Amino acid sequence: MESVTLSRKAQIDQTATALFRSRGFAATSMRELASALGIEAGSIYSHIRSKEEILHRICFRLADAFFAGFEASTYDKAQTIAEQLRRAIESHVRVLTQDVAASAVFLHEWRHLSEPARTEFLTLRERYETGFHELIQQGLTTGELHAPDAGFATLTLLASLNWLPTWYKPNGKLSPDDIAHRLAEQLLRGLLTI
Amino acid sequence: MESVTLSRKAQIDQTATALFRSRGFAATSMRELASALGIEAGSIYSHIRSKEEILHRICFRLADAFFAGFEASTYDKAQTIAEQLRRAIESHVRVLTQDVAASAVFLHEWRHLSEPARTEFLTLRERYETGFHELIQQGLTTGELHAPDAGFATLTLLASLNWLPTWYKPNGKLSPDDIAHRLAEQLLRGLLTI
DNA sequence: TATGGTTCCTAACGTTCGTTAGCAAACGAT
DNA sequence: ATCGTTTGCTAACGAACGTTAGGAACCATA
Repeated sequence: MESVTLSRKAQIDQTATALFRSRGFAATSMRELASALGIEAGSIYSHIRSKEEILHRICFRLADAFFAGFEASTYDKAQTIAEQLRRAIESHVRVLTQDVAASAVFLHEWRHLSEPARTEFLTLRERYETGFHELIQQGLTTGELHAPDAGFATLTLLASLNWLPTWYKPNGKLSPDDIAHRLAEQLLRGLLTI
Repeated sequence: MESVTLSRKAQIDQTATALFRSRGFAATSMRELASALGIEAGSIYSHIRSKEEILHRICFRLADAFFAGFEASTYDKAQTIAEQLRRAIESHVRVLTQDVAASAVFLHEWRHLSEPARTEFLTLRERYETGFHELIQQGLTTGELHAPDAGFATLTLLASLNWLPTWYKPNGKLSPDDIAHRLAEQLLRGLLTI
């Protein structure tokens, strides 16, 4: 049971993340959040500017993490496409499992961002998915991978990954790395040319 | 452009489904819903008892549809496990694509149900997933299918299917049956013993 | 012509919402 | 000892929320 002293702002983000995940952004009131922190609602505004600012930070922090992981996984172009893809999958899973609550918010609550943040977010998200799409497309071209349709394969791949926060429990019998490895194995096997 | 005359109640359900999907249940107000229908907020209550009643109808209607489809798909036990699984997958996709908006609500907004409806819903959902799990488990036993872990395979299978409402667009180039068939093909290929 | 169901309105209810203003205690650094 | 930062409080703001009451058209059927 280790614990680091977080700044109040970080505590707010963390508690809000858990609430946004289980109740949803719109259904979580500032008074609930305050109560979970043991303070009054008005007090929160000594640390943040608005409720949406919290959501914004959660969503874009994770977007950054996903991007950084993908870049690192595919940096070495000397690797085979399959190996780059495996690393990207494992990185994706690692980001997801590192903070499941934040991941769930990232995946489902972003639509409560108001413009222009919402559009910015969707642009980032699309860019990220394009990264996977291009990787798979290259694999099909070189013959390393096989699938009837690259776009289709990309969607089902990311679907399997992004469903993880709905069932993953930290402290389960499988470690994040176990899961990452096993998922990569299972998803790649369907794509690899025999 | 065909259109059938719906009862006002059915129109309310339909419009609410679209709004719940795009804005979320909690963030959709009765005044928004009324405005989308071209009437005043109070008028809605001539047709329904509460906002949650609408959500309840949407969620349980789809639960019934999923169950009925699964039962029909696996009714003939003379079929191979693989064939039963293929039919169940195609049925699942057919229900999803038949009303994407309602499916999205079913998948994401059920947590705004209050007790005891929420627990009832989760019980149904778990029973449905157990159906797939047992089918896959049987396939592993008979040797028809192969996978390192039946539970894991079930989760990734349903994940791929349930992600569909986030990207599926009716009037796309693929018909619902095309998609059903293609998804079943791709997902089964990873499971079938070679 | 009367009746009952469907449909919609206006006006308002009590509650909760996100947020702000103004003030105060505690704190580490200078 | 002083000062700025961090942290928190109470009280209240206007707005929006889900919902209700009571009344009034409309329309098919009897």
